[in-house]
Amino acid sequence: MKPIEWKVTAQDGEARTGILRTRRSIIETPVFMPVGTQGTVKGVRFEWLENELDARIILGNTYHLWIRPGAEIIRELGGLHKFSTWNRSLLTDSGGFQVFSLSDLRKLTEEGVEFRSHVDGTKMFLSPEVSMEIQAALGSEIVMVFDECAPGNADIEVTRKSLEMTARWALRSKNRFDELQNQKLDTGFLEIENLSGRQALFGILQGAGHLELRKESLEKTVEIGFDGYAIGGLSVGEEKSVMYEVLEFIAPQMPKDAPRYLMGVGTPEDLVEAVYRGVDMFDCVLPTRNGRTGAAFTSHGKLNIRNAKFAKDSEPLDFDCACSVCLRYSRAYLRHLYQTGEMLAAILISHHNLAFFLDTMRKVRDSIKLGKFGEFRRDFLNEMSNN
RNA sequence: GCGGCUAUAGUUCAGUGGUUAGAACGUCGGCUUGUGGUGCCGAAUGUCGAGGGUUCGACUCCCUCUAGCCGCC
Repeated sequence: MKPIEWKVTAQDGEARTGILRTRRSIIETPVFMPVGTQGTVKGVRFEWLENELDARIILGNTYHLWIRPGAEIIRELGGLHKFSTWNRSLLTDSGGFQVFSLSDLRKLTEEGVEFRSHVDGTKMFLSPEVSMEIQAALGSEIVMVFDECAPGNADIEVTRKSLEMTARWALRSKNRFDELQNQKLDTGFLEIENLSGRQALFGILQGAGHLELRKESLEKTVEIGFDGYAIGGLSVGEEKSVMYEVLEFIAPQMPKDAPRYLMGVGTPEDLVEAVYRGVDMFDCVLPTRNGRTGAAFTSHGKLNIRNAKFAKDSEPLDFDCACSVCLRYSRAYLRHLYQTGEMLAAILISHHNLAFFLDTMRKVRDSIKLGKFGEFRRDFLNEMSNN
């Protein structure tokens, strides 16, 4: 039996909608997964994620949770679900991206990465094996292989080396992952009908903007065999057109019977454009990070609540949004909260942004089911660029 | 009433007899894509309290006035 079940229910061009079943929740795709790096989606209570927002899966991060509170503490407390009380699905990032984003604090070798903790400077070592062990302790539904993410503008030789190491690390990840599953060290194991109850493991494609390397990375990754396939190394400094070009080239060649996950992307426009090219899963910090700094995503484009023009504006953030923030609070009030440094500003704007992202994905799915995704995409992009 | 101190950006304050007077905070605007964002980048704003004098040149030195603060009768 498999750890996850994935069924496409409708297709429109390359865009697909489907049902992903994990041991903990049923997820309709295309799906946006809110990011909960430290075991919390910043500023958003689980009650809201479960009820109003109805998020079926969120992210957790190996690197950050390993540093604090530590994998052993979480294992002792029964895993990340039990520790945090989030009972729906979790996808955990492997720490590979932190190798890239914290690169001034690292030393990279074939064996793995030596870091200094950004919290207290302690020397730490992360490798495919260690990452799998931590993710088993966290007990997430979807585990990511430990990869290396090259800069978006890396030249072909650097990218090739990075991709080859990622492929070797992918195999090591899979081997250690299988051992851990067999040793029953996954804290999230669940007896469930028609599924193995185990964790799923996703491979990651690299290759930056080089199409031939993307193809090579795909072949190497599929050869190992995973439950799902992610596209990594995009939106990391390259031109936006490069991202679309890579997606258009690689997504349709990826296995059709497994979910395709575009890591770390993106803006609402990016999500729609990636679905159009065949992507099923997304995660991004934008709704919560931007929410914390006063930037709201709306169906009529982006809006910065700090702007003086909102000081007397009694309209909601987005008058076409039915979220609980838009039903109740005005731009003027939200601006006041932001300007006075009240934490509620970040909470409310993050909430709205997540509502907007999740609602957009709902509309994307509906339009694919109706065979009207092309129309939706045109109208959506047009409306977003109005402002 | 007498003596002293102070007066410079919205605020708190630096500053020098010599090009376009600075900082911090605030204000205004931008950035943020597998979360080091309580961050990062940029911009605007001054009759240097008022009036007079000395000087080639005064925000700076001198005089008068005004306002505030402190002390003494």
